Amino acid sequence: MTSLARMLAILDLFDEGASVWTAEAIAGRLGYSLPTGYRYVRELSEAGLLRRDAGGTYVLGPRVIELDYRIRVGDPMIMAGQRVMRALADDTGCDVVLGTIYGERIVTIHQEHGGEGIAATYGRGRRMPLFRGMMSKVILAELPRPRLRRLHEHHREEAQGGTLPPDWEGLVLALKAVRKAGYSISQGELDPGLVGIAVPLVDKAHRLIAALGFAITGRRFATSDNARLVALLREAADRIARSLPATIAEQRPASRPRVRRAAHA
Amino acid sequence: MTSLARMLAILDLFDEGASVWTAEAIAGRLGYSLPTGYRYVRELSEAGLLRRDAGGTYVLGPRVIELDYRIRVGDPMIMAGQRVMRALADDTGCDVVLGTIYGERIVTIHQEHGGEGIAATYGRGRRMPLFRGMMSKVILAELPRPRLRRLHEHHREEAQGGTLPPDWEGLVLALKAVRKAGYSISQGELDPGLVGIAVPLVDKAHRLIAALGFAITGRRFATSDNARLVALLREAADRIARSLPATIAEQRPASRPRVRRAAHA
DNA sequence: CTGCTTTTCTCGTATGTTGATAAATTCATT
DNA sequence: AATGAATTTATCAACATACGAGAAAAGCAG
Repeated sequence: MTSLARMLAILDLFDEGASVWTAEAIAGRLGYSLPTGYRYVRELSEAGLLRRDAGGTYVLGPRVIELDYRIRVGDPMIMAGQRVMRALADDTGCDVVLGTIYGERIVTIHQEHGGEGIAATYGRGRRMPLFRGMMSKVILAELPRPRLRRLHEHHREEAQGGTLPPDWEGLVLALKAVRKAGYSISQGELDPGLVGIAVPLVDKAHRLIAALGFAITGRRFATSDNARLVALLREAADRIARSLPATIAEQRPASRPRVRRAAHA
Repeated sequence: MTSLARMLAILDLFDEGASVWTAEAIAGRLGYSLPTGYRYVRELSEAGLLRRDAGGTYVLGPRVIELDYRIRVGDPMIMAGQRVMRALADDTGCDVVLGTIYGERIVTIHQEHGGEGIAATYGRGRRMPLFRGMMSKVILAELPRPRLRRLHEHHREEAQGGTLPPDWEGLVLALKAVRKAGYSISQGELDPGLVGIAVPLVDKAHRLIAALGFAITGRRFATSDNARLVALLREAADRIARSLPATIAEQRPASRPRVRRAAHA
């Protein structure tokens, strides 16, 4: 493990539960010496990722908020998705959510409200349980086998509490079905009374990029045309995928003519 | 400069303009060797702070969105401010914003909409110009002299374009006045047609923590009772300051009895 | 499959990171 | 304001490990 990773591991501490830490507690928890703990915390604070709060405590820093803003206005995927998702929300009145997997976490990265005042528990930035909910199912279903395997091994306990079969064989079977169907409907798995419908969002090489989904009330779902909703999602997912910049050619800083390596130390 | 700081410097590249970078461009731009560039990018990607996009490009990662969520629901300052700010927005119909300074940046960290449909350019996460706008003025006015000095030196150019005197003596004088007044009103400095009113938010030791402000339309401002608005802000700022956890006693991970140093490697 | 680009590896060296201890802040309280 | 207790940084030698050059590997488009 590199010093870089050790430092970044500090951010993990803020993920669950505690949102306030002392440098001492951080060092103790992660097994770093006190000076090292302070060193890391200082570096992160200087980068704005942590903020020193009252009484020698540290909290996540304003830089995170700033970077989040940069994502909202600059991320290619969100930029491509926003318009389509907005239209979809307007047309249907449903909440539309976009989620993705990174590492071993599934997170909602964008959400457009449909105006029916759905108070979904799982809004933007919220981590989703791996084995329940429409998005997780549809994402897991598209994962390459080895990756799914690792995920399952690392999160055995969580798999127990999910709505998918907790054992490996059963899981694979269930996900195969989801993959075949091309969508997933989950009723009340995350919020009681809410129904989620999701489809995978894949690139032209059929690699999973994200999951796109509806959240609607159970009441409405009872009289809704599922096939139609799924079709709408598929269409929207397609549209988003197509409008994703294939390979951003523009980007290489215009000034620099493709240096082979750094010109200076 | 430590390797930690060098790695974190990569995040700066995403701050302005470009939101998509190749590893090669990053290495070139920051003067790192190619392997080092890739190493850093990999570490950041593994932490989720970057995400590998199509075509070997990298963008800010979903972890940022997740951390931002953690701030929204867990940051003591925002938690303390939210309720008060919401009430203030409801009572007045004005937009209410909370901003802070970190390093040499002033950023809006929370915003409550007043329902008058103000489309403020400077919402949550947006970096504000250092020398214009209500929040910047009120924040700079409370800064310790040496820190202000450094800020001014490092941002000479920006000071030119501000609405404060660009020269040091003039700046100090103007800010002294702001400090004495205890509030700042800026008309159309950020958004034409919008007026901002801000007061400093200080802790019991009178150290600056943040700035709390209103954004209202010029039309409304023309017939508004400024003294009253300022008083409302002051009261709210006080209430927020008082409800800030002085020293979070609860936090130290209950399990660990105040270790002197790490028990293991 | 075949070139191409992107990314990781290998490895010796030098640099930078580490932890114990001490010094210096900062902070709360009298 | 001053004291004492906290938090935070500095010192410094030993050691680990981050570094760069080049090569190899892995992805990727045609």
